[in-house]
Amino acid sequence: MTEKQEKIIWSALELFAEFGFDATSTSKVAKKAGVSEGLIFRHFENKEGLLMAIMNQGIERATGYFNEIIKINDPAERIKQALSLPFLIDESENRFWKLIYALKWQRGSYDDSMADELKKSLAEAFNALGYDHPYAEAELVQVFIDGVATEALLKGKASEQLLEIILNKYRLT
Amino acid sequence: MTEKQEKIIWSALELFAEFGFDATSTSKVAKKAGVSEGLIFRHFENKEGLLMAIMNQGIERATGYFNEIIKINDPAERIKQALSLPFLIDESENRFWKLIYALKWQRGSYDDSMADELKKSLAEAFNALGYDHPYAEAELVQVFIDGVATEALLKGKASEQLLEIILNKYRLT
DNA sequence: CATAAAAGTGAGTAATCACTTACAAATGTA
DNA sequence: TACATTTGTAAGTGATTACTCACTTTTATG
Repeated sequence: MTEKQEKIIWSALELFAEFGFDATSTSKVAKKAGVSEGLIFRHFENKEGLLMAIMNQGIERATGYFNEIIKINDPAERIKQALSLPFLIDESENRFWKLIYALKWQRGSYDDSMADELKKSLAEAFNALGYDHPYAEAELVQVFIDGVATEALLKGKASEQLLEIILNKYRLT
Repeated sequence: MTEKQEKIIWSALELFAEFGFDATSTSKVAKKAGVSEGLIFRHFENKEGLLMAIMNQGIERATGYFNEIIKINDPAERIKQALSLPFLIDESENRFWKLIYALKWQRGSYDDSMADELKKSLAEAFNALGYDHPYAEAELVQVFIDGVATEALLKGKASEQLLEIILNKYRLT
């Protein structure tokens, strides 16, 4: 990975996250990266390839977080850590998540597989705790995570009180 | 509102919701509406104006739903109906909500005011029920609504089990 | 009917789009 | 050193973009 290649990816992520993929031209990416426009196509073939390169990089780090939660053996603690996820997002990764959430709504590119393993392991945890509908419970946790992450990414803050309240409802405090 | 004007709005909503605002050209809207491209600009001034016309129409109907919930006097019933909202969305309004949720992630266009009154009335309901943190509880309901609506809009349908479970957590079943 | 306003068209516009190409500079390897 | 490969650039390409304009058709009103 060349220095300029990294610069292109970083600039593209910035712009895609702020203005959207379709509203960001390759010429703007090149300008921001301080690079000729042609270089983008040399390294990434086309605009879509540039997006894929960004996504692959981000997904790698994200699955890292997910796997650490899946690894937790105590079911209650696993659920608690999953619910805490949106509060633990590093600020440096905000741009990536903003892009992920924005892309969900476009181009039929909706792909949930990244969080599937986590959901499965949450269902197992709820099952171990004797819940009646472990899979639906896992889905609810995911809904909460997505909802809080959305609020945090859009409004800049996520109130810790929300986490407290939801943990209370699961009696995990 | 002319017949062709309505046709333009309907076609634009279809395309904006499916492909995104930025990825949809005015020429495609005109073609889908069976209308000359110039007519779009005659009626709506520019592409942004077309979007605003769509939004105003949708927001009007949405606030109608919200106000019916706000009207409910019994606090428990009000909360229950609010939580049920994403399951009551008429299929004909899917496109509008898809557009709303997609636009949230576009720069500058994020506007939460539409649901603000509902949130306030939910906080009052939680307060009447003696909850410790009524405003945060209302926020959690909103997170749930947004999360379930997102799932329903993207994956097709939201499982009724989710509603059951969450109602159970509030002891509203 | 007369005539003005509104609705609608089709052929433009300059700017920008994603992408290509021909070629130069830097780098790796012998 | 020699030379092939990779990295990089500048100036293009045709297609498409949002939008305009000169014009015709339809509708409303006295």
